[in-house]
Amino acid sequence: MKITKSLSQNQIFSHLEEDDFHRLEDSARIRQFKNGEWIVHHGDIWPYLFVIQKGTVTAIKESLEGRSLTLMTIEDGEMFWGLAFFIENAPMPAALKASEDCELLLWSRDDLLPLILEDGKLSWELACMAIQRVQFASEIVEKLAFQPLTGRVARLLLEQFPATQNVVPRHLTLDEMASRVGTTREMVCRILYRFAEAGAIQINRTEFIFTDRDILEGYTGSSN
Amino acid sequence: MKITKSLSQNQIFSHLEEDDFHRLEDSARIRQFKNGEWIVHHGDIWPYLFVIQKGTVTAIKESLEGRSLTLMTIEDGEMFWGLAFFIENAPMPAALKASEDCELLLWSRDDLLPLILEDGKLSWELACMAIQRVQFASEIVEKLAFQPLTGRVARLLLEQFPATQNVVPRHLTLDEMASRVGTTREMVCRILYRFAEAGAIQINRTEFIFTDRDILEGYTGSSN
DNA sequence: TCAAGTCTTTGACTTAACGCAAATCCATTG
DNA sequence: CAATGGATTTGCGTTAAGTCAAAGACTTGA
Repeated sequence: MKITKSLSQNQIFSHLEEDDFHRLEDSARIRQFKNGEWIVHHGDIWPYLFVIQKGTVTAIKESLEGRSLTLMTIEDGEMFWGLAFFIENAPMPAALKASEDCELLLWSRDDLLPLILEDGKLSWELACMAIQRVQFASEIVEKLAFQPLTGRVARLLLEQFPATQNVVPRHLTLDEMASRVGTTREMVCRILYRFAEAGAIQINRTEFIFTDRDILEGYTGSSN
Repeated sequence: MKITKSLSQNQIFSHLEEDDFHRLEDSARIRQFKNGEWIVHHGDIWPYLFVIQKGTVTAIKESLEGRSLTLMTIEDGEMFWGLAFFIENAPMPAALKASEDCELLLWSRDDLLPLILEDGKLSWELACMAIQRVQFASEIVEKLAFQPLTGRVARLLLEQFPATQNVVPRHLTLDEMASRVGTTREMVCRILYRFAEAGAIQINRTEFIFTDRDILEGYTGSSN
């Protein structure tokens, strides 16, 4: 059975007895989303927990003026949830959007809660999972509060384009990059050309050529 | 017994049987901290969970250059923890500091984990608690990313100085206010005087006089 | 009461970030 | 092959934010 596989990989469920495992499978629903489709909107009350079977989901915050900030991307096999899964009537603090064609395996709070309450280990694992998100959120705060924009862009480049490859296609548009560092496309463009002047990268319309990653690391503020 | 009281108030423990409750009490340690004393530093590995018996604790992030950002204040009766309580070897993403003379009731991971694992309800409550912090972190991100400084200061004023009282002593220094909104004391000072010019408040060295809260709310960006 | 230290306030100046508009480039479609 | 539309690039002006330095105001302890 397909489901079983991706579930048992997930560390949260790994200790379940065969019995509970079947309960889990039975209460799951499968939903498909097309690339670019919204899964939930900011502010919705959405009491679900899900595992991504296929595809990628991004969590996005949007301001009233239309600027957006991409908080995280959730990949194949990973788990995520709506706040309302844990806290009744808590609205989504960010929207979720399919950034590839996706297949999600999801459970409602009502379906899963009984299973969780009777299994201390399971809810403990859940708590740990949740805490990891706190850690993650904390990093975002740190970057926004302390790292100047230039540093955030430098870091983005280093993270997005693996060190194994010096000539890489630009798989993110300026808008996408801007959204990840919380600014505008023009700013990103300028900063990229500043990096180019500094000799860190070469730019053309479709590729980046990394010539000196150390310079980029210099801009990130050296802490990691 | 003093401990019992503040524990049973805490919603997490409220459902415990008398038995487990005693186990809880027995494994608790009490520690005192003086005003201004550090409880843990950023980066420490600190596998504890605590409830504040008395006093106030603030969670603070600091940048390498010495700027600081006050994330939250934890009050009398509230609960908090080090990341390492949940995730082995996870370092503190922020430092904790006593901002009054404090008395903490704390448990180590090792002491508490058995109790948690065998009680699904308890660990579920923990997970919910943790999730609330996510929600909180998310708000901070939103403010930092989207709200201009002026809005953050306006919001701080509204939150810190209750609407019941129009003449209030300035119980936060400029540095403290600056730390809460992620900027410098000079900036806060200027923004305050801008509010004064706009007719929202009157300022003197020791007090604020709120003359028009609506103006402040205007700066806030209206979402709440 | 003087001195030291801590806060607050202000001025002058610098830099970072943003917004708008126009130019340019490229891929795709009709 | 022209036309259209999305994406990138650039110039230019403006505002927000921050730094440095210095002057007051108040507090406290010796």
